[in-house]
Amino acid sequence: MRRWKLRRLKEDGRDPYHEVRYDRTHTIAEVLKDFDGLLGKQVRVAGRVMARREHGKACFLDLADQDGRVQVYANVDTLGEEQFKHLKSADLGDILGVEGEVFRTRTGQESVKASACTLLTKSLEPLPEKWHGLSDIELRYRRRYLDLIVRPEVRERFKLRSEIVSQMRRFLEDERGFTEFETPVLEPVCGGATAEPFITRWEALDDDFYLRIAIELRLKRLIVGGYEKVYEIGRIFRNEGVDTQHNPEFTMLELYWAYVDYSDIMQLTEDLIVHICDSCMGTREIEAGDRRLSFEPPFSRVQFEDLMREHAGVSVQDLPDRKSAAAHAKKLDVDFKKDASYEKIIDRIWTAKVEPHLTQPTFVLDYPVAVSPLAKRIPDRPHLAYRFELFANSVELANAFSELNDPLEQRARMEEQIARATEGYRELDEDFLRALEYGMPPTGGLGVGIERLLMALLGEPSIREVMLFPQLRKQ
RNA sequence: GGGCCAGUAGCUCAAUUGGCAGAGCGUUUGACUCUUAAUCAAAAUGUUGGGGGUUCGAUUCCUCCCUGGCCCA
Repeated sequence: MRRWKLRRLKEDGRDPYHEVRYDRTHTIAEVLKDFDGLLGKQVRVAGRVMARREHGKACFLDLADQDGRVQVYANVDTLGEEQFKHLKSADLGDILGVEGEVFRTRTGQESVKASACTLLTKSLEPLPEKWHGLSDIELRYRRRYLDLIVRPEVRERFKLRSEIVSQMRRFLEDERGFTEFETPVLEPVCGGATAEPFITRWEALDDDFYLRIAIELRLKRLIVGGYEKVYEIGRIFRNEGVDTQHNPEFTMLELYWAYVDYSDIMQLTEDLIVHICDSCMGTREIEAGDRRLSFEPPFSRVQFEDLMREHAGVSVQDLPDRKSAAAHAKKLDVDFKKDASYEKIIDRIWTAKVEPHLTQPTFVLDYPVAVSPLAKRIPDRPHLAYRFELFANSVELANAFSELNDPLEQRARMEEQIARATEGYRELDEDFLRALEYGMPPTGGLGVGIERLLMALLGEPSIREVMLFPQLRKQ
Protein backbone atom coordinates (compact mmCIF):
# COMPACT_ATOMS: atom_id res chain seq x y z
CA MET A 1 0.00 0.00 0.00
CA ARG A 2 2.70 2.45 0.99
CA ARG A 3 4.70 1.40 -2.03
CA TRP A 4 1.66 2.16 -4.14
CA LYS A 5 1.41 5.61 -2.54
CA LEU A 6 5.09 6.13 -3.27
CA ARG A 7 4.54 5.26 -6.91
CA ARG A 8 1.68 7.77 -7.07
CA LEU A 9 3.89 10.43 -5.50
CA LYS A 10 6.62 9.77 -8.04
CA GLU A 11 4.11 9.94 -10.89
CA ASP A 12 2.93 13.29 -9.51
CA GLY A 13 6.50 14.56 -9.62
CA ARG A 14 6.72 14.69 -5.83
CA ASP A 15 9.33 11.96 -5.26
CA PRO A 16 10.01 12.22 -1.51
CA TYR A 17 13.49 10.81 -1.96
CA HIS A 18 14.47 13.74 -4.15
CA GLU A 19 14.45 16.16 -1.22
CA VAL A 20 18.00 17.09 -0.24
CA ARG A 21 17.46 19.61 2.53
CA TYR A 22 14.91 21.38 4.64
CA ASP A 23 15.84 24.65 6.33
CA ARG A 24 14.58 24.46 9.86
CA THR A 25 14.33 27.62 11.90
CA HIS A 26 14.08 25.65 15.15
CA THR A 27 14.35 22.16 16.51
CA ILE A 28 11.19 20.95 18.19
CA ALA A 29 12.86 21.14 21.59
CA GLU A 30 13.75 24.78 20.90
CA VAL A 31 10.16 25.58 19.97
CA LEU A 32 8.86 24.01 23.16
CA LYS A 33 11.52 25.60 25.33
CA ASP A 34 10.77 29.15 24.22
CA PHE A 35 7.14 28.53 23.42
CA ASP A 36 5.70 31.71 24.88
CA GLY A 37 8.38 33.81 23.20
CA LEU A 38 7.56 32.23 19.86
CA LEU A 39 3.77 32.44 20.16
CA GLY A 40 2.34 33.83 16.94
CA LYS A 41 5.64 33.56 15.09
CA GLN A 42 6.34 31.46 12.02
CA VAL A 43 8.68 28.47 12.41
CA ARG A 44 9.92 25.65 10.23
CA VAL A 45 10.37 22.31 11.93
CA ALA A 46 10.90 18.78 10.67
CA GLY A 47 10.52 15.31 12.04
CA ARG A 48 8.84 11.94 11.92
CA VAL A 49 5.05 11.58 12.05
CA MET A 50 4.36 9.60 15.23
CA ALA A 51 0.58 9.93 15.48
CA ARG A 52 -2.33 11.28 13.49
CA ARG A 53 -5.83 12.33 14.49
CA GLU A 54 -8.12 13.26 11.62
CA HIS A 55 -11.16 15.47 11.86
CA GLY A 56 -12.55 15.84 8.39
CA LYS A 57 -11.33 19.20 7.21
CA ALA A 58 -8.85 19.42 10.10
CA CYS A 59 -6.09 17.12 11.26
CA PHE A 60 -3.61 16.75 14.11
CA LEU A 61 -0.19 15.16 13.73
CA ASP A 62 2.50 14.49 16.32
CA LEU A 63 5.89 15.32 14.87
CA ALA A 64 9.07 14.07 16.59
CA ASP A 65 12.67 15.05 15.96
CA GLN A 66 15.79 14.11 17.92
CA ASP A 67 14.93 15.80 21.19
CA GLY A 68 11.29 16.74 21.08
CA ARG A 69 7.78 16.01 19.98
CA VAL A 70 5.19 18.59 19.09
CA GLN A 71 1.63 18.63 17.82
CA VAL A 72 0.96 19.98 14.36
CA TYR A 73 -2.51 21.27 13.58
CA ALA A 74 -3.68 21.63 10.04
CA ASN A 75 -6.92 22.60 8.40
CA VAL A 76 -8.09 23.28 4.87
CA ASP A 77 -8.37 27.03 5.38
CA THR A 78 -4.74 27.71 6.31
CA LEU A 79 -3.12 24.94 4.32
CA GLY A 80 -5.20 24.91 1.16
CA GLU A 81 -7.07 22.04 -0.40
CA GLU A 82 -4.13 20.52 -2.25
CA GLN A 83 -1.53 20.59 0.58
CA PHE A 84 -4.11 19.49 3.13
CA LYS A 85 -4.85 16.42 1.05
CA HIS A 86 -1.15 15.62 0.91
CA LEU A 87 -0.71 16.07 4.64
CA LYS A 88 -3.67 13.84 5.40
CA SER A 89 -2.25 11.07 3.27
CA ALA A 90 0.97 11.04 5.28
CA ASP A 91 1.62 7.70 6.96
CA LEU A 92 2.91 7.17 10.47
CA GLY A 93 6.66 7.10 10.14
CA ASP A 94 6.87 9.56 7.26
CA ILE A 95 9.31 12.41 7.67
CA LEU A 96 7.77 15.79 7.20
CA GLY A 97 8.86 19.41 7.08
CA VAL A 98 6.24 21.79 8.45
CA GLU A 99 6.07 25.56 8.29
CA GLY A 100 3.55 27.38 10.40
CA GLU A 101 2.55 29.58 13.27
CA VAL A 102 3.31 28.71 16.89
CA PHE A 103 0.03 28.66 18.79
CA ARG A 104 -1.95 27.04 21.52
CA THR A 105 -5.08 25.03 20.87
CA ARG A 106 -8.26 25.71 22.80
CA THR A 107 -7.24 23.04 25.27
CA GLY A 108 -3.89 24.78 25.74
CA GLN A 109 -1.78 22.24 23.86
CA GLU A 110 1.42 23.66 22.39
CA SER A 111 1.12 23.31 18.62
CA VAL A 112 2.24 24.51 15.22
CA LYS A 113 -0.49 25.54 12.80
CA ALA A 114 0.72 24.34 9.42
CA SER A 115 0.70 26.81 6.55
CA ALA A 116 2.93 24.63 4.37
CA CYS A 117 4.24 21.10 4.55
CA THR A 118 6.73 19.02 2.58
CA LEU A 119 7.08 15.27 2.55
CA LEU A 120 10.83 14.83 3.03
CA THR A 121 10.99 11.04 3.19
CA LYS A 122 8.40 8.31 2.73
CA SER A 123 8.35 5.47 5.25
CA LEU A 124 7.49 2.15 3.65
CA GLU A 125 7.28 0.13 6.86
CA PRO A 126 4.63 0.47 9.58
CA LEU A 127 5.76 1.61 13.01
CA PRO A 128 5.19 -0.60 16.05
CA GLU A 129 1.97 -0.35 17.99
CA LYS A 130 1.54 3.15 19.39
CA TRP A 131 0.61 2.25 22.93
CA HIS A 132 2.65 -0.82 23.81
CA GLY A 133 5.47 0.02 21.43
CA LEU A 134 8.14 -2.55 20.62
CA SER A 135 8.51 -5.08 23.42
CA ASP A 136 9.94 -8.09 21.63
CA ILE A 137 13.49 -8.09 22.96
CA GLU A 138 14.99 -9.77 19.93
CA LEU A 139 13.39 -7.25 17.58
CA ARG A 140 14.57 -4.39 19.77
CA TYR A 141 18.18 -5.53 19.31
CA ARG A 142 18.00 -6.63 15.70
CA ARG A 143 16.23 -3.42 14.66
CA ARG A 144 17.68 -1.02 17.17
CA TYR A 145 16.73 1.87 14.87
CA LEU A 146 13.07 1.03 15.55
CA ASP A 147 13.70 0.84 19.28
CA LEU A 148 15.29 4.29 19.03
CA ILE A 149 12.40 5.72 17.01
CA VAL A 150 9.76 4.45 19.38
CA ARG A 151 11.46 4.89 22.75
CA PRO A 152 12.95 8.28 23.48
CA GLU A 153 14.38 6.97 26.75
CA VAL A 154 16.54 4.50 24.81
CA ARG A 155 17.72 7.37 22.62
CA GLU A 156 18.55 9.30 25.79
CA ARG A 157 20.40 6.37 27.31
CA PHE A 158 22.75 5.95 24.36
CA LYS A 159 23.35 9.64 24.15
CA LEU A 160 24.30 9.54 27.80
CA ARG A 161 26.71 6.72 27.02
CA SER A 162 28.43 8.93 24.47
CA GLU A 163 28.57 11.80 26.93
CA ILE A 164 30.11 9.61 29.60
CA VAL A 165 32.83 8.41 27.25
CA SER A 166 33.36 11.95 26.08
CA GLN A 167 33.69 13.17 29.68
CA MET A 168 36.23 10.43 30.36
CA ARG A 169 38.38 11.74 27.56
CA ARG A 170 37.93 15.32 28.70
CA PHE A 171 38.87 14.45 32.26
CA LEU A 172 41.94 12.44 31.28
CA GLU A 173 43.19 14.91 28.70
CA ASP A 174 42.18 18.34 29.95
CA GLU A 175 42.46 17.78 33.68
CA ARG A 176 45.14 15.11 33.93
CA GLY A 177 47.28 15.57 30.85
CA PHE A 178 46.86 12.13 29.31
CA THR A 179 47.13 11.53 25.57
CA GLU A 180 45.08 9.02 23.64
CA PHE A 181 46.92 6.79 21.20
CA GLU A 182 45.54 4.29 18.73
CA THR A 183 47.13 0.85 18.65
CA PRO A 184 46.42 -2.15 16.44
CA VAL A 185 43.33 -4.27 16.78
CA LEU A 186 44.89 -6.89 14.54
CA GLU A 187 47.75 -8.57 16.37
CA PRO A 188 50.31 -11.24 15.52
CA VAL A 189 50.40 -12.47 19.13
CA CYS A 190 47.65 -11.96 21.63
CA GLY A 191 48.16 -11.28 25.29
CA GLY A 192 47.40 -9.00 28.20
CA ALA A 193 44.49 -11.10 29.44
CA THR A 194 43.26 -14.65 29.74
CA ALA A 195 40.65 -15.12 27.04
CA GLU A 196 39.94 -16.97 23.85
CA PRO A 197 40.75 -14.74 20.85
CA PHE A 198 39.08 -14.39 17.49
CA ILE A 199 41.37 -15.57 14.73
CA THR A 200 41.30 -14.00 11.31
CA ARG A 201 43.16 -14.62 8.10
CA TRP A 202 45.47 -12.07 6.56
CA GLU A 203 45.40 -13.30 2.98
CA ALA A 204 48.28 -11.22 1.66
CA LEU A 205 50.62 -12.68 4.28
CA ASP A 206 48.94 -16.09 4.19
CA ASP A 207 48.95 -16.07 7.99
CA ASP A 208 46.56 -16.02 10.94
CA PHE A 209 46.23 -12.94 13.12
CA TYR A 210 44.27 -12.27 16.28
CA LEU A 211 41.80 -9.58 17.23
CA ARG A 212 43.17 -8.08 20.43
CA ILE A 213 41.86 -9.31 23.78
CA ALA A 214 43.45 -6.39 25.67
CA ILE A 215 45.34 -3.19 24.89
CA GLU A 216 47.85 -3.57 27.70
CA LEU A 217 50.97 -4.83 25.98
CA ARG A 218 50.79 -2.22 23.22
CA LEU A 219 50.31 0.74 25.53
CA LYS A 220 53.18 -0.38 27.76
CA ARG A 221 55.44 -0.23 24.71
CA LEU A 222 54.51 3.44 24.48
CA ILE A 223 55.65 3.95 28.07
CA VAL A 224 58.93 2.28 27.14
CA GLY A 225 59.04 4.66 24.19
CA GLY A 226 59.04 7.63 26.53
CA TYR A 227 55.44 8.77 26.81
CA GLU A 228 54.37 9.16 30.42
CA LYS A 229 50.58 9.40 30.40
CA VAL A 230 48.89 7.33 27.72
CA TYR A 231 45.45 5.84 27.26
CA GLU A 232 43.16 4.32 24.70
CA ILE A 233 39.43 3.76 24.69
CA GLY A 234 39.02 0.94 22.25
CA ARG A 235 37.23 -2.16 21.15
CA ILE A 236 38.28 -5.51 22.60
CA PHE A 237 37.25 -8.90 21.24
CA ARG A 238 36.86 -12.08 23.24
CA ASN A 239 35.71 -15.27 21.62
CA GLU A 240 33.25 -16.29 24.31
CA GLY A 241 29.55 -16.70 24.87
CA VAL A 242 26.90 -14.05 25.22
CA ASP A 243 24.94 -13.36 28.40
CA THR A 244 23.74 -10.44 30.50
CA GLN A 245 27.36 -9.58 31.37
CA HIS A 246 29.24 -10.48 28.21
CA ASN A 247 29.31 -9.49 24.57
CA PRO A 248 32.09 -10.76 22.29
CA GLU A 249 33.13 -7.22 21.46
CA PHE A 250 33.15 -4.52 24.08
CA THR A 251 34.91 -1.30 24.92
CA MET A 252 37.75 -0.85 27.34
CA LEU A 253 39.59 2.11 28.73
CA GLU A 254 43.21 1.32 29.45
CA LEU A 255 45.67 3.85 30.74
CA TYR A 256 49.31 3.84 31.83
CA TRP A 257 51.02 6.48 33.89
CA ALA A 258 54.77 6.47 34.40
CA TYR A 259 56.44 7.06 37.76
CA VAL A 260 53.34 6.40 39.86
CA ASP A 261 52.08 3.33 41.70
CA TYR A 262 48.72 1.66 42.05
CA SER A 263 47.64 3.91 44.92
CA ASP A 264 47.93 6.93 42.60
CA ILE A 265 45.91 4.97 40.05
CA MET A 266 43.32 4.26 42.72
CA GLN A 267 42.95 7.95 43.43
CA LEU A 268 42.72 8.66 39.69
CA THR A 269 40.03 6.00 39.27
CA GLU A 270 38.00 7.43 42.09
CA ASP A 271 38.37 10.97 40.72
CA LEU A 272 37.40 9.80 37.23
CA ILE A 273 34.21 8.12 38.38
CA VAL A 274 33.20 11.01 40.62
CA HIS A 275 33.86 13.37 37.70
CA ILE A 276 31.51 11.31 35.53
CA CYS A 277 28.84 11.24 38.21
CA ASP A 278 29.04 15.00 38.64
CA SER A 279 29.27 15.95 34.97
CA CYS A 280 26.88 13.42 33.40
CA MET A 281 24.66 11.93 36.05
CA GLY A 282 24.10 15.00 38.22
CA THR A 283 24.30 12.78 41.28
CA ARG A 284 26.62 10.40 43.07
CA GLU A 285 23.74 8.24 44.25
CA ILE A 286 22.65 5.66 41.68
CA GLU A 287 19.57 3.44 41.67
CA ALA A 288 20.46 0.01 40.35
CA GLY A 289 17.44 -2.24 40.55
CA ASP A 290 16.45 -2.31 44.20
CA ARG A 291 19.93 -1.28 45.28
CA ARG A 292 21.23 2.17 45.90
CA LEU A 293 24.88 2.73 45.05
CA SER A 294 26.76 5.62 46.58
CA PHE A 295 29.72 6.84 44.57
CA GLU A 296 30.55 9.38 47.26
CA PRO A 297 34.32 9.25 47.81
CA PRO A 298 36.31 7.82 49.37
CA PHE A 299 35.27 4.35 48.22
CA SER A 300 36.06 1.71 50.79
CA ARG A 301 39.33 -0.19 50.53
CA VAL A 302 39.63 -3.81 51.56
CA GLN A 303 42.38 -6.42 51.34
CA PHE A 304 41.71 -9.27 48.91
CA GLU A 305 42.98 -11.74 51.48
CA ASP A 306 40.63 -10.46 54.19
CA LEU A 307 37.63 -10.86 51.88
CA MET A 308 38.66 -14.38 50.90
CA ARG A 309 39.13 -15.35 54.54
CA GLU A 310 35.84 -13.79 55.55
CA HIS A 311 33.60 -15.14 52.76
CA ALA A 312 35.44 -18.20 51.44
CA GLY A 313 37.15 -19.25 54.65
CA VAL A 314 40.57 -19.55 53.09
CA SER A 315 43.74 -17.69 52.25
CA VAL A 316 45.00 -18.13 48.72
CA GLN A 317 48.40 -18.79 50.28
CA ASP A 318 46.94 -22.02 51.59
CA LEU A 319 45.94 -23.01 48.06
CA PRO A 320 49.34 -23.10 46.39
CA ASP A 321 48.41 -25.37 43.51
CA ARG A 322 45.54 -26.45 41.33
CA LYS A 323 44.85 -29.57 43.36
CA SER A 324 44.33 -27.77 46.67
CA ALA A 325 42.31 -25.02 44.99
CA ALA A 326 40.03 -27.56 43.37
CA ALA A 327 39.59 -29.39 46.66
CA HIS A 328 38.63 -26.21 48.46
CA ALA A 329 36.23 -25.20 45.68
CA LYS A 330 34.48 -28.55 46.03
CA LYS A 331 34.30 -28.09 49.79
CA LEU A 332 32.59 -24.71 49.23
CA ASP A 333 30.25 -26.25 46.69
CA VAL A 334 31.65 -24.01 43.95
CA ASP A 335 31.42 -25.54 40.48
CA PHE A 336 34.14 -25.24 37.88
CA LYS A 337 34.93 -26.83 34.56
CA LYS A 338 36.90 -30.06 34.71
CA ASP A 339 39.74 -28.55 32.72
CA ALA A 340 39.69 -25.19 34.53
CA SER A 341 43.10 -23.71 35.17
CA TYR A 342 44.37 -22.80 38.64
CA GLU A 343 43.58 -19.12 38.09
CA LYS A 344 40.12 -19.98 36.84
CA ILE A 345 39.31 -21.97 39.97
CA ILE A 346 40.47 -19.17 42.27
CA ASP A 347 38.39 -16.80 40.17
CA ARG A 348 35.35 -19.08 40.48
CA ILE A 349 35.65 -19.14 44.27
CA TRP A 350 35.98 -15.36 44.31
CA THR A 351 33.03 -14.82 41.98
CA ALA A 352 30.73 -17.19 43.81
CA LYS A 353 31.60 -16.40 47.39
CA VAL A 354 32.94 -12.85 47.59
CA GLU A 355 31.58 -10.78 44.70
CA PRO A 356 27.93 -10.93 45.82
CA HIS A 357 28.93 -9.01 48.96
CA LEU A 358 30.53 -6.14 47.04
CA THR A 359 27.54 -3.90 46.43
CA GLN A 360 28.88 -0.46 47.26
CA PRO A 361 31.94 0.81 45.35
CA THR A 362 34.90 -1.00 46.89
CA PHE A 363 38.58 -1.15 46.03
CA VAL A 364 39.91 -4.64 46.61
CA LEU A 365 43.66 -4.55 47.17
CA ASP A 366 46.66 -6.82 46.83
CA TYR A 367 45.82 -9.88 44.78
CA PRO A 368 47.79 -13.10 44.77
CA VAL A 369 50.71 -12.99 42.34
CA ALA A 370 49.49 -16.30 40.98
CA VAL A 371 46.44 -14.64 39.40
CA SER A 372 48.21 -11.38 38.47
CA PRO A 373 50.88 -12.18 35.89
CA LEU A 374 51.45 -8.57 34.83
CA ALA A 375 51.56 -6.94 38.27
CA LYS A 376 54.59 -6.16 40.40
CA ARG A 377 55.25 -8.29 43.45
CA ILE A 378 55.04 -6.72 46.93
CA PRO A 379 58.52 -7.27 48.38
CA ASP A 380 57.57 -7.92 51.98
CA ARG A 381 54.54 -10.05 51.08
CA PRO A 382 55.98 -11.84 48.06
CA HIS A 383 52.93 -13.98 47.30
CA LEU A 384 50.91 -10.79 46.70
CA ALA A 385 51.03 -8.21 43.93
CA TYR A 386 50.35 -4.49 43.81
CA ARG A 387 46.99 -4.87 42.20
CA PHE A 388 43.51 -3.60 42.89
CA GLU A 389 40.11 -4.10 41.39
CA LEU A 390 37.12 -1.83 41.82
CA PHE A 391 33.78 -3.50 42.41
CA ALA A 392 30.29 -2.02 42.52
CA ASN A 393 26.90 -3.67 42.25
CA SER A 394 28.74 -7.01 42.60
CA VAL A 395 30.48 -6.46 39.28
CA GLU A 396 34.13 -5.77 38.52
CA LEU A 397 34.46 -2.28 37.07
CA ALA A 398 38.21 -1.74 37.00
CA ASN A 399 41.48 -3.61 37.30
CA ALA A 400 44.83 -1.96 38.00
CA PHE A 401 48.42 -2.71 38.92
CA SER A 402 51.74 -1.33 39.64
CA GLU A 403 53.05 -2.78 36.42
CA LEU A 404 55.66 -5.49 36.46
CA ASN A 405 58.71 -4.05 34.68
CA ASP A 406 61.32 -6.70 35.46
CA PRO A 407 61.77 -8.38 32.06
CA LEU A 408 63.20 -11.57 33.52
CA GLU A 409 60.44 -12.05 36.06
CA GLN A 410 57.86 -11.11 33.42
CA ARG A 411 59.20 -13.81 31.13
CA ALA A 412 59.13 -16.37 33.93
CA ARG A 413 55.56 -15.47 34.90
CA MET A 414 54.34 -15.61 31.33
CA GLU A 415 55.98 -18.97 30.82
CA GLU A 416 54.31 -20.21 33.98
CA GLN A 417 50.95 -18.98 32.67
CA ILE A 418 51.40 -20.74 29.38
CA ALA A 419 52.42 -23.94 31.14
CA ARG A 420 49.19 -23.83 33.18
CA ALA A 421 47.00 -22.62 30.36
CA THR A 422 44.00 -24.71 29.46
CA GLU A 423 42.46 -22.25 27.07
CA GLY A 424 43.49 -19.52 24.70
CA TYR A 425 46.18 -19.45 22.06
CA ARG A 426 48.95 -18.23 24.21
CA GLU A 427 52.50 -17.80 23.16
CA LEU A 428 55.18 -15.47 24.45
CA ASP A 429 55.06 -11.94 23.11
CA GLU A 430 58.79 -11.78 22.58
CA ASP A 431 58.73 -8.24 21.31
CA PHE A 432 56.94 -7.07 24.46
CA LEU A 433 59.55 -8.78 26.61
CA ARG A 434 62.27 -7.16 24.53
CA ALA A 435 60.65 -3.78 25.11
CA LEU A 436 60.80 -4.40 28.87
CA GLU A 437 64.47 -5.30 28.49
CA TYR A 438 65.08 -1.80 27.14
CA GLY A 439 63.54 -0.59 30.40
CA MET A 440 60.04 0.51 31.36
CA PRO A 441 59.94 3.03 34.21
CA PRO A 442 57.87 2.22 37.28
CA THR A 443 54.32 2.57 35.97
CA GLY A 444 50.76 2.34 37.19
CA GLY A 445 48.12 0.98 34.83
CA LEU A 446 44.35 0.79 34.75
CA GLY A 447 41.67 -1.00 32.76
CA VAL A 448 37.99 -0.10 32.93
CA GLY A 449 35.26 -2.07 31.19
CA ILE A 450 33.13 0.72 29.78
CA GLU A 451 29.94 -1.35 29.52
CA ARG A 452 30.30 -2.63 33.07
CA LEU A 453 30.69 0.89 34.34
CA LEU A 454 27.68 2.03 32.32
CA MET A 455 25.58 -0.82 33.68
CA ALA A 456 26.39 0.29 37.22
CA LEU A 457 25.85 4.00 36.52
CA LEU A 458 22.66 3.54 34.51
CA GLY A 459 21.30 0.78 36.71
CA GLU A 460 20.87 -1.56 33.74
CA PRO A 461 21.03 -5.28 34.52
CA SER A 462 21.96 -6.36 30.99
CA ILE A 463 24.98 -5.39 28.90
CA ARG A 464 22.72 -5.36 25.84
CA GLU A 465 20.91 -2.34 27.17
CA VAL A 466 24.11 -0.30 27.09
CA MET A 467 25.31 -1.51 23.66
CA LEU A 468 23.54 -0.20 20.59
CA PHE A 469 23.97 -3.33 18.50
CA PRO A 470 24.57 -6.37 20.70
CA GLN A 471 25.78 -9.45 18.86
CA LEU A 472 23.12 -11.96 17.87
CA ARG A 473 23.19 -14.96 15.61
CA LYS A 474 22.95 -14.39 11.89
CA GLN A 475 19.45 -14.64 10.56
C1' G B 1 27.56 -27.01 27.27
C1' G B 2 22.99 -27.91 31.01
C1' G B 3 17.97 -26.46 32.99
C1' C B 4 13.50 -23.58 32.57
C1' C B 5 10.39 -20.34 29.52
C1' A B 6 8.74 -18.11 24.93
C1' G B 7 7.78 -17.78 19.40
C1' U B 8 0.01 -16.90 16.64
C1' A B 9 -1.71 -10.71 11.47
C1' G B 10 3.18 -5.22 10.49
C1' C B 11 3.04 -4.39 16.25
C1' U B 12 0.84 -5.77 21.40
C1' C B 13 -1.70 -9.99 22.81
C1' A B 14 -6.22 -13.92 23.13
C1' A B 15 -7.99 -18.86 21.63
C1' U B 16 -12.17 -23.92 27.58
C1' U B 17 -10.60 -31.10 27.46
C1' G B 18 -7.62 -31.72 20.75
C1' G B 19 -13.09 -29.19 17.40
C1' C B 20 -14.60 -23.17 12.05
C1' A B 21 -7.63 -18.80 14.27
C1' G B 22 -9.68 -13.82 17.21
C1' A B 23 -9.25 -8.63 19.47
C1' G B 24 -6.88 -3.81 19.91
C1' C B 25 -3.41 -0.68 17.45
C1' G B 26 -1.81 0.08 12.51
C1' U B 27 -3.72 -0.24 7.19
C1' U B 28 -7.89 0.72 3.44
C1' U B 29 -12.89 3.16 2.40
C1' G B 30 -16.53 6.66 4.22
C1' A B 31 -18.24 10.64 8.04
C1' C B 32 -16.41 14.56 11.12
C1' U B 33 -12.70 22.02 11.37
C1' C B 34 -9.58 21.72 18.64
C1' U B 35 -8.03 16.24 18.93
C1' U B 36 -4.18 14.11 21.92
C1' A B 37 -4.47 5.92 23.09
C1' A B 38 -9.75 11.27 19.04
C1' U B 39 -14.64 9.30 17.80
C1' C B 40 -18.35 6.73 14.56
C1' A B 41 -19.44 3.12 10.35
C1' A B 42 -17.44 -0.63 7.10
C1' A B 43 -13.38 -3.72 4.97
C1' A B 44 -8.80 -6.35 4.13
C1' U B 45 -4.93 -8.90 6.73
C1' G B 46 -2.23 -15.59 8.76
C1' U B 47 2.75 -21.45 5.82
C1' U B 48 0.13 -20.29 14.26
C1' G B 49 9.07 -20.17 13.97
C1' G B 50 10.49 -24.91 10.63
C1' G B 51 10.44 -30.40 9.70
C1' G B 52 8.41 -35.06 11.18
C1' G B 53 4.79 -37.94 14.08
C1' U B 54 -0.04 -39.32 16.87
C1' U B 55 -5.29 -38.29 15.47
C1' C B 56 -11.34 -38.28 11.72
C1' G B 57 -9.33 -33.50 13.17
C1' A B 58 -3.23 -30.23 16.08
C1' U B 59 -2.01 -23.21 17.74
C1' U B 60 -3.08 -27.13 21.54
C1' C B 61 -0.17 -33.74 22.43
C1' C B 62 4.89 -36.21 21.10
C1' U B 63 9.77 -35.57 18.64
C1' C B 64 13.85 -33.16 16.22
C1' C B 65 15.64 -28.48 14.63
C1' C B 66 15.85 -22.86 14.47
C1' U B 67 15.66 -18.10 17.10
C1' G B 68 15.42 -15.42 21.54
C1' G B 69 15.03 -14.64 27.02
C1' C B 70 16.28 -15.97 32.17
C1' C B 71 19.24 -19.01 35.39
C1' C B 72 23.51 -22.26 35.89
C1' A B 73 28.45 -24.02 33.85
